[in-house]
Amino acid sequence: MKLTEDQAYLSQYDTKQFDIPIYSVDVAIYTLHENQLNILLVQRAQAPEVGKWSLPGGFVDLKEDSTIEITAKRKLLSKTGVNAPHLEQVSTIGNASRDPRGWSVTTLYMALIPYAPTESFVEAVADAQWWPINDISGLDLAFDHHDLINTARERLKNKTAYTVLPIHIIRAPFSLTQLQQAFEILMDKKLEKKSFRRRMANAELLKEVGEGKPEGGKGRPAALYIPAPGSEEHLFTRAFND
Amino acid sequence: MKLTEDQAYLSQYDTKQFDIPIYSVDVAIYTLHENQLNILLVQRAQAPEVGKWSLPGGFVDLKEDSTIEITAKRKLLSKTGVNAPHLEQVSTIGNASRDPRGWSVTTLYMALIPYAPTESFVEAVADAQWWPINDISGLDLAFDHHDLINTARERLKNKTAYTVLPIHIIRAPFSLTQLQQAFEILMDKKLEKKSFRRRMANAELLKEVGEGKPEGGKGRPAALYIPAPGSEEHLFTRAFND
DNA sequence: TCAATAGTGTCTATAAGACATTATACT
DNA sequence: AGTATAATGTCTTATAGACACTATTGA
Repeated sequence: MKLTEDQAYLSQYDTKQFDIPIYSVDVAIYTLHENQLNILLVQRAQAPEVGKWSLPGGFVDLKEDSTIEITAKRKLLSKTGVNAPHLEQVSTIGNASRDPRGWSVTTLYMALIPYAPTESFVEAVADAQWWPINDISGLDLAFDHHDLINTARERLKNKTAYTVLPIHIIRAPFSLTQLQQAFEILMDKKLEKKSFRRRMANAELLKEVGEGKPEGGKGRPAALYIPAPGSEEHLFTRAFND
Repeated sequence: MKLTEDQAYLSQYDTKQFDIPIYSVDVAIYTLHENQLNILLVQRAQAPEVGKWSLPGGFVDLKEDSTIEITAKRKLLSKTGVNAPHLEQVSTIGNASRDPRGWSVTTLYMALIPYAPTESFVEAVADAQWWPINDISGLDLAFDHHDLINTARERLKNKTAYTVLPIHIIRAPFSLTQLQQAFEILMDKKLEKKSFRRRMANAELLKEVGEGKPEGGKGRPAALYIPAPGSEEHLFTRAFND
C-alpha cells in the first residue's frame, strides 16, 4: 500500500517544481613548495566572476557522478591529473548571498598532494596555478572563496596537531626531517625534534625503506620512510601544544 | 566590463535550466533520559517513505532562511520549541541512490538539548518522539537515516573525549557527578572520578552556583555548576583514553 | 679536522589512571 | 552508628618539552 502510494507520488515528481538552492562542490588543494604552503587556484572562464581566481569546483554531473565525493575527485583529477590523493570533506556553506545567481550551497573538500609544477599536469591546464598561501590575501577571489580557503586552512592546522595528515602533502619516501618540516609549516609552529621523532617511532606509523641524501646535500644521510597501512586513521590522544 | 558581462549573464540565468540535486537539511537531536542517549524521530506524513520514522529535516525555504544553519534551527524549533541549543554541522552526504526522487544531497546537523518530554514541546508536535538510541537498530527508518544517526553518534563520542560538549545535553545547574555520567554515556565508557574532576577544575570551564541534592537523594550534597562563557570552544590537548 | 645534518640520552613538566581515604549529609 | 554520595590525597604511568650530546657523511 505504501509502495503504491510512493510509486504514484514518484511518477509525477519533478525536481524542478520547487525552488531549491544551487549546489556545488569546491576543492581546496594544498601542497608544499619551497617551504611554503601553496593552494591551487583556477581562473574563472565563465560568468559570473569571469577572470577572477577561485577554487576548482563546480556542479555535480548527475549522469556521471554517483556521489559528491566523486564529484570532488573529478574536479581534482581534471585540474591536476592526481588520482588518489588525500581527500576529505571540510564543511558545507549555504546562504542566500554567497553567489549572485541566488541561494547557493557548496560542500568544501580539502585535498593534499605532493608538489608537482602545474605544467606537468595532464592536459597542462592553462588556467590553474599554485599560489603561496601567504600571497593570496590581497587577491580578489570569486565568491566567498577567501573564507573557504581559511576554513580548510584551519582544519589542516588543527588535524596536524593530533594525526599524521602531513604525510600526504610530501612525496614518499621521505626523511623524518622532511616530515617534521611539513608538520611545522602546516602548524605554523616549530616542533621539538626529539618529541617529534619519539612520537613517530612509538606510533609505528612509518616503515623504513632505506637511506637518502640529507637536506641540502651535506651531512649524515637520512633514513627514509613510507607511511604504514592504516596510518592515516591514527589519532594521537595527546596533541602537540599550541 | 566584467560587471556588465556578469549582469547580462545574471539577467537571463535560470536555476531551473540545469539538472541539480535535491538539497535538504537533517538534524539529529540528542538528549539524555533515564541514563540513556535518546534521539528525536518524527513520523513522515508525506511520500516518499510515508509513515516511516526519520530525522527531522527538510528543504531550505529560500524566502525565509538566509543560511543553512537557520534552516536547521527552524527544523529544530518547529519540532521541539528549543531556541538556542547546541547545534553543529556534522557532514554532508550526497549520492544518486539515497532518495527515490533522484540525486539527493543532505547536510546533517547535530543538536544537543536537555531532556523534556515531547508533550511539553510547543504545539505538542504529535509526530515527534524520543527513542533510546539502543532501541532503533531494528526500526525501518526512512532513506539512509540509520547511517546519518550513526555518523552523528560517532562525532558525539569523539568530541566528548577532548571537549566539554556534554554540558549541553544536561540542564544547568548540574553536579559534577551528573556531568560525569553524561560524559560516560556519550563516550560509552567509564571514567575515573578523580581524572574527570581534576580536568574540570584545572580548565576553569565551570562556575559554582550553590549546592544541590545528591544523586538518589541520599548522601552528601553536591556542588552545582553552570558552564562558564566560552567553555564550549575549549579544546583539551589531551583526550581521555579509548 | 671542520661543518652540516641525522639521530639519541636524559631530565623535567604535565596530566591521566588507579585506588585509597576523608567529608557531609540523612535516617 | 550506618549508609550513601561527594570530594580529595597521592602514587604511578605516559608522553611532551627542553636541550645537550653523539653519529655519520663530504670537503
